[in-house]
Amino acid sequence: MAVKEGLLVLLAEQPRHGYELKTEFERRTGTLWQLNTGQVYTTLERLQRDGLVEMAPATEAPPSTDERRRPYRLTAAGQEAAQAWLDARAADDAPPRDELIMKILLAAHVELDDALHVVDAHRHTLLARLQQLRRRQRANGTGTEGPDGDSDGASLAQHLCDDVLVVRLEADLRWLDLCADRLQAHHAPTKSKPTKTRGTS
Amino acid sequence: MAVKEGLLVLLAEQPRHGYELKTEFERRTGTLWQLNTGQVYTTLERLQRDGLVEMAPATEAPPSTDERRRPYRLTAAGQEAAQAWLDARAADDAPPRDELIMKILLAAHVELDDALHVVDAHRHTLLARLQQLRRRQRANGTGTEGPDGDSDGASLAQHLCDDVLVVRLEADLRWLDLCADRLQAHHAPTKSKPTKTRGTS
DNA sequence: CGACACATGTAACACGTTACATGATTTG
DNA sequence: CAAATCATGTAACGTGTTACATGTGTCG
Repeated sequence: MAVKEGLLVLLAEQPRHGYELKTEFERRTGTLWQLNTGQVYTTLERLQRDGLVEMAPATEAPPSTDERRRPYRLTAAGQEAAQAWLDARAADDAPPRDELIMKILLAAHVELDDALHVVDAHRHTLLARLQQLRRRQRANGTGTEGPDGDSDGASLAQHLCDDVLVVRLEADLRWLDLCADRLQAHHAPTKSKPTKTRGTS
Repeated sequence: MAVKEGLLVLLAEQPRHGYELKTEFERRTGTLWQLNTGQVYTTLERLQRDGLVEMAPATEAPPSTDERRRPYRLTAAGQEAAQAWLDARAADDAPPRDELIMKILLAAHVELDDALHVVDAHRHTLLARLQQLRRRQRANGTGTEGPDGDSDGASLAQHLCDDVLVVRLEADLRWLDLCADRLQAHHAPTKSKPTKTRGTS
């Protein structure tokens, strides 16, 4: 649901052809979104159908333009749409529907012990993933680039991606703890203090 | 991508008919996922096609069964699938592709000031949403249920949903701060001190 | 009776995924 | 030359969204 908008934003910077859009898209999203080549072109077709992009006229591409490269560019409507999307932080409503959330919410109503087990299993998995991520982060280095010239934007993107993965993982771990608490409180509403994981039901 | 699995889990607890599945699904996901009625039936058809669910024979529904209610139940394969999904925390790989993440990542490569502006705008929006959520949370009360008998499971689900929204929002806010730091560091790699908001990295 | 909740569907669409087909250009 | 990369597409599929059609039971 963001490929369309992503292409718009990339085209807002400069005209690009399909393949270039794909590589640039992936460069910016780190390893977050492996884009299938075909989808780029189908999406471009839809955008063209909707009047948001158009093919740049051949006259504007002066030297050594490969026949096969077909650069697209935004129309006026497309520029508006791209900017509007970036600015539309207000209506950013789409609630999160990750697998993790769904699993926990659905499992929350079975037997207490089973529910706690699911929660705990996920906690372990997330913890492992977090540690692995942190290792990779340290390995890649947080500082401003090595001698590698190409890393200009790519590693910035990679850093940002790693960052968001880490903070999200930490948040999910905190949530799982909250879940365990709520589940126990819910199954022992009047009781005083269970010494440990009480099987109250 | 989780409706299918959700229905499986609900049916694993007991046979249910379509409408009941919808209401129960929504009850458990708080207000997170407003399920369209039609989708329940189309999804059930697909599950039936794949041999995961079947219609419970009329013989098993003894008293006062409405003609119009058609209860579904899991097949053996369905039970396996439901359990497998709950247990499959390991392969839970799907990387997050929220609008927020995509916007920031794509905007990170434009002019520094523009990028920082996008980040900051989102921070304000998220902050407002967080405060609003916290207010609602306090209004609803964190304790174990009022005298309302029905709130048994519904409010547990609501609490869990609110929790996840809060921790996610907090995480995203932290990420936005990190983004601002990284952007400034990236645009002033060798410079000493840009007067404000130092990225400690 | 009229409104509303209950209950089951159909049709059309948008989007993302996967797999496949096809060529040109570059490079070892 | 052979292989890899660059570049553009088509076809089929799964899934989620929206809107609409249809009918029954219940309750004021």
